[in-house]
Amino acid sequence: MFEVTEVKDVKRELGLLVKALRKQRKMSQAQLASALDVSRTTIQNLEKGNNFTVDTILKVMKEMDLLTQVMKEVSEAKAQVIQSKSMY
Amino acid sequence: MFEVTEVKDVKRELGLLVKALRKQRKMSQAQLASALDVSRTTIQNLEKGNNFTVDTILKVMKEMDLLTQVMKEVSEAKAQVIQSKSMY
DNA sequence: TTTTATTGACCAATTAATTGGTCAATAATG
DNA sequence: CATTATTGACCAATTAATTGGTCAATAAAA
Repeated sequence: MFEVTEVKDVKRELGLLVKALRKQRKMSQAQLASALDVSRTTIQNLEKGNNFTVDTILKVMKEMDLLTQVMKEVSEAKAQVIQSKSMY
Repeated sequence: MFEVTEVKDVKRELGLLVKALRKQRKMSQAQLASALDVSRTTIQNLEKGNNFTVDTILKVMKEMDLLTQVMKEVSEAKAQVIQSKSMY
């Protein structure tokens, strides 16, 4: 009835997003790794959906010119929480 | 003229978001840590804006019932990239 | 087809995140 | 006020992410 989203599913989806962004820019894993100053193994694991650090994914977002948008969404989420009357 | 968003700024904002969500639920750091099956130190570092793993932040999102929304946004971002004619 | 580039998988070494613990400072409560 | 709970800071040990490397399989290009 109700779908449950699991952490591993989101990680996998994030990996696919990174891969899609990389392909869009016509970059190889080695090129992206070099641009972010990380190893190709890190890109591999990220795209595979293994665990990784926020540093890595945020570096990708910055490289893809998406970091400001991410920042905006996080800020807005925070603002919404702060102004909301908690029911807890 | 143009503001540049840095990775460390987004990490700090993510930390503040987690803190706000935790306060909203009236949970202590120890309670949240216990609920996620991580240590309080991990929560501390996350809220402080240090580097952390996606596992940790996604566990928080799941605890706060935000994981499905995160999944949706990532999926939509991916779909948008895939269908877009790349200019690169 | 032949050649070259890219990817996926794996591994040992290193770096960094996480853990579990203590303690002082501060906040919340009786 | 006194007491209790929470937080921030720090530390040593452990776990896990990252690194740099190789190699086979596959994709892309000549």
